[in-house]
Amino acid sequence: MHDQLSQTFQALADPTRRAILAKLSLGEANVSDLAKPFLKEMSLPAITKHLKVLENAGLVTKTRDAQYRPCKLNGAPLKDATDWMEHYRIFWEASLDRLGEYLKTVTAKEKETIKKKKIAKGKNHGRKK
Amino acid sequence: MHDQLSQTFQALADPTRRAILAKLSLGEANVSDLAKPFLKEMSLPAITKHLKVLENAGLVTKTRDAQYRPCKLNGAPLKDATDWMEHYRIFWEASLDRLGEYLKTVTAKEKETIKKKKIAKGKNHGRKK
DNA sequence: CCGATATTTAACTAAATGGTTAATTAACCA
DNA sequence: TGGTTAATTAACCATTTAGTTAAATATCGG
Repeated sequence: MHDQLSQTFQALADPTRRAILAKLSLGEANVSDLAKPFLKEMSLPAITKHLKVLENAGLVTKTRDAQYRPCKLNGAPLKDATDWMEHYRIFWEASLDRLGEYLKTVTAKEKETIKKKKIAKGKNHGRKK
Repeated sequence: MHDQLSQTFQALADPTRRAILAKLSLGEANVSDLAKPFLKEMSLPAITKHLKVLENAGLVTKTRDAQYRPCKLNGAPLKDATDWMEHYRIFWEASLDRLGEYLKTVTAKEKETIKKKKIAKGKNHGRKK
C-alpha cells in the first residue's frame, strides 16, 4: 500500500488501535499499560502487533527505559489525513440544498473543462443523447 | 471490523479509492468514467470492487440509468472521521514546545487521576522508583 | 432481434491482517 | 545467581483484501 496517507488511514481503521491512540493522548504509557484494557479480549502479542502498525505509520514512537517501552503519540501523520479530508468538508457540512448550489456555481468551470476534454477526444463516455 | 468509523478509515486506506472519491467530488460519474484513469493498471472488475468498498462504507451511492450506474459522493461518513481526528489536532498543530506546555497544564489533572487509580490498585506499572 | 456497450458475478489466487500459543530476550531485584 | 516482570519473536492459522480472467446480465440502438 506504500504511501504514507494510506498507511495512516489503515492504522486508524481498527478500534483497538484507535483506543491505544486515545490512551496515549493522555500521556506516555508503556506496552503493558496500553494492553491492560484489552487483555480480556486479546493477548499481549496482539497488542505488540497493533503497536507495530502504529509505529510503522509514524503515529507512535517507542523508546526504551529498562525493561519498559514507553510509547508516545506522534500526531504529525494525522495532519496530512485531516488535510485530505478537509477537501471534502463541503460534502457533509452544508445542507444538501446548499451543496447543490455550491456545485452549480463553484465547480461549474471544472465540469466544463472535463466535458470539453471528452469532446476533444471524440468520445462520449459521459452519457447517451 | 464492524464499526462505521473503522469501515470509513479502511475505505480511505487505498489510493485508488481516494482517487475515485476525488473524481466524484467534481460531480457524478458512471463506473467506466471512474475506471478510465486506472485501466492501464487494473481491470474493470477491480474498480467494481473498490466501488463496492466505498458503497459499503456509505461514501458512494450508486443509482441506475439504463445500463449506466451513475455514482455520487456521500460525504456524511467523513464527518465522523474528521470529528475523531479533531480530537488530536493539538498533537500536530502546536510546536513541540507549546505541545509540551499544553500537556503540562491542561492534562495535568487527568494524569493525576490516572496515577491515583494505579496507586489505589496497589500496583505500579507506570515506572520504577 | 442482434450486436455493442456497461457493469456485475464467479471462481480463483497471492499476499496481508489479526489473532493464537510457546519460546526467547532483557532487565530488575532480593 | 535465580526468579519475576516486560516485551518481542517465531511459527502457525483463518479470514480478508486486492487483484485476475472468463462468463453472465442488462439495456440501448439500428
